[in-house]
Amino acid sequence: MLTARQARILELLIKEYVESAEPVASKSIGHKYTLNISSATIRSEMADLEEQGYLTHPHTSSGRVPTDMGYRFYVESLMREERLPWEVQQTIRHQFHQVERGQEAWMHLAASVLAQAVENAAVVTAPHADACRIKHLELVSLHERTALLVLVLDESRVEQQLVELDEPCDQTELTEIAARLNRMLAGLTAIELAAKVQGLPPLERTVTDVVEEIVRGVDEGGSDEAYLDGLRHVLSQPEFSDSQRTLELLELLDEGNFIRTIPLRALAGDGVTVIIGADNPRLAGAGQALRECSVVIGTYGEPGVASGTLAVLGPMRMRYSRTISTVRYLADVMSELVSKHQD
Amino acid sequence: MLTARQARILELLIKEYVESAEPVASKSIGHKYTLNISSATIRSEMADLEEQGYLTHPHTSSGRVPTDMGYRFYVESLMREERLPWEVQQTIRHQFHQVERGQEAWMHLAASVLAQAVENAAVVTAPHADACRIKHLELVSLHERTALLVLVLDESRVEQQLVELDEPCDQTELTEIAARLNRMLAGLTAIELAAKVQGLPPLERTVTDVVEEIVRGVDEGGSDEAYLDGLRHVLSQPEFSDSQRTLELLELLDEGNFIRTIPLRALAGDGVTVIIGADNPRLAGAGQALRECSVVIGTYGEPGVASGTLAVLGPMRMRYSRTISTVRYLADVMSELVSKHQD
DNA sequence: ATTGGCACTCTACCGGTGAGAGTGCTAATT
DNA sequence: AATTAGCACTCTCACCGGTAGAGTGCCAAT
Repeated sequence: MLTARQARILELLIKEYVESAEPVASKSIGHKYTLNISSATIRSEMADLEEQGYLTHPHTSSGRVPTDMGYRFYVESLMREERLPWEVQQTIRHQFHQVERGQEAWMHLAASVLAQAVENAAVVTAPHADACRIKHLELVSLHERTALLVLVLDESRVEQQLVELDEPCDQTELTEIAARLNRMLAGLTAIELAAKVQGLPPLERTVTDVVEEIVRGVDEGGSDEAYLDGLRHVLSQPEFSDSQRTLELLELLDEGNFIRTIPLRALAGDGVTVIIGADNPRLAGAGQALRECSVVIGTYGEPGVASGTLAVLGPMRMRYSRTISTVRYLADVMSELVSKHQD
Repeated sequence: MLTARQARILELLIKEYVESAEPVASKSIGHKYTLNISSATIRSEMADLEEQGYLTHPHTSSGRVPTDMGYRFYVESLMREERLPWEVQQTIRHQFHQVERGQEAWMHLAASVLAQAVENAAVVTAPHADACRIKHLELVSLHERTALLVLVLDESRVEQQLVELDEPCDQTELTEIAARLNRMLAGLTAIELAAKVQGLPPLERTVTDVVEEIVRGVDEGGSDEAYLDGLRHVLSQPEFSDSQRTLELLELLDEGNFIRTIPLRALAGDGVTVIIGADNPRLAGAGQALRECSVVIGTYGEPGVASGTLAVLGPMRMRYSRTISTVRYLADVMSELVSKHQD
């Protein structure tokens, strides 16, 4: 457990480190902020904090640096969320109300605004229904035991897949099955479907299994287009002065895999989620580069109707308070715009 | 003027340098390729080439490196364009015929294929009419001497702008003028328009001047969306081992200004254009980073109907021959696809 | 005109050294 | 028992000089 004073020291140290990007000495804390304790005392407290895992040492005779755990504790317990300054709020709103264009341009704008506001990289995904619904399905006989399933989902997405049938089946039968299933399944989501198909005959069941698989696949949403901006901010941080690091990160992003790397939708809860360093197993797997990064994620839109995701990627040494409130604010603004747009 | 032997040495030196990325010694040339002349001779020839401006020295006792001028001479006179190997052609074609999707995905694919094929960054712009045509115009009176011009162009692009009138004019008159101009201008391009409006009364002339300005503005096409891929290839080159360079380049690209930096359409002629180093004033202005880069530009589609641009960005030390033939080939493939798609 | 030989130059690398920053520990103080 | 001053210790970083190696430039010989 941390004493109040230790917590205070941890807080100040993180504030200092976030600004300076250099290991923080015991002196500089006592000096800069009036704590009325000597550097020796701070040193011993720091040693204690280190033993508990909140801080580290790059080497014996250097200042302290927060660990992942230190940051996490800071974000969860120490930091108080700041109110976004009025003029920043205005700037953001202003940029949005400037022009009214297509969705694509809109997403670009959002990413750009977010990146600029937090001075880090921003990723935005377009709003879409959380769980997509089945509109219509079609079965086409190809061979005796092979049929082509064509599945139309809402937002006029079309998916198709081959279905292996357990028993021979001609087009007439298939058409009948399709008609029955259409009556039963139209308008359902994956989850509703799973509940409703209990006790269907095997042939129908084979088809609905494939349908469910497809719908779930779409829901997982690997196909979401994501808009990225502000990489320059991240890469100009001293953490990336090594060009090797830069490359690692770029390779990840340039391939467009980034979004799949972070399971955005899975993580984002109601509010704003923060992933710090190797917190998340998928991030950690992505090489050294991302291990020193954090991600702040928020959602906008109306949950259950149409929602999108906002994310900020930056070095672990990030102004969490500011970033979180910016994401929260931008999410609000965009939610408003989405609901207006639906009218 | 260069002797045949000097040209040969320049050619070999560039080949070598493109591969090794390190200053080329006189010995290594004579050794690797059978030239039947000693390194001393090569040295004196190199000294001559340097005096003429085709080569330089990083420092007194290091090998030679080609200058911009050296590369330019190589591309224009020495290099013979290679035929793209059959299997590369197939790979490219294959990737395109895989899926048929929307234009956006298609552009992404094109950029990705090109980047992968030449192992450098690729920029692709969507095909669109070279000179857009006027569909319709509308004049709305705002104040006595101010009207709003709404201009509809083909591909349903809408532009609007205020027009200051020389004399007061009410809505009735404006409507009449608009009707007359619509009859006269519908279907015209900027150039055709300029020819046709000679001798119109001053009020009409004021409007048509603005129309022409807008249409030309659209033609210049700053608003083209561009698709970028393969940055990782460029940045992993030793030229960018300094992370400062990396940043410079990124800042350019991340802001989306890149396309405006290179006047793609202005430069691209019928065939493939190569911009080497500080060749182009706009490139040169863009800081140190781009000064060490070259750009290979090609166009696809049917000139005068609908054409887009392909560009490759890489370090000056680039496999020009391969890059040029790849751009040429890909342009052909995409032209085919565009014309097919139009049916 | 070409070439072998040699002196010269510049870089990259290595090990050593000294200043500076910051800690850890201990003994004195409150 | 907590705090503090003082001091020894450690580690980094920047600087220096010396050396090996690569490559040129030039000159004299062919």
